Amino acid sequence: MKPKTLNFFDKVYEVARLIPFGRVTSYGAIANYLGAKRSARMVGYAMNGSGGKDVPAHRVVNRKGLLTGKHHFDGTNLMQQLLESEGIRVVNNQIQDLDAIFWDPAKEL
DNA sequence: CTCTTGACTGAGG
DNA sequence: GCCTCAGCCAAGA
Repeated sequence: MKPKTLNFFDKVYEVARLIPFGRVTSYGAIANYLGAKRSARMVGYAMNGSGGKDVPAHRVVNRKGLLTGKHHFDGTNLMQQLLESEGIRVVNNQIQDLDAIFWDPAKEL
């Protein structure tokens, strides 16, 4: 085997699947866990390939808790619906009580 | 190899 | 608190 290109992406998918139910994390947190704190954008970029996978991308938001990636979902409010379905309160595309439900892989793991 | 794009983040005004 | 600018890194053309 020679995994070369999917190294970074694969790790992102892995960590994303580890996000507990009812919790959320930020791109930077995942990037930091991967050892590339400055590659937060790559995490989001990797999420483009999350379509069709078991990756709960809706649990991944930016550090402000804003649903920046909602436009990448099928519907306009699909991402919010999924989050609310897990007991997460979302108002104006922004997660409420972010500090309470924030999940940091670098700390939790 | 060079240039562009991007689901980000932090610093400054 | 809000807006703008710059930095960072990887993948695709």
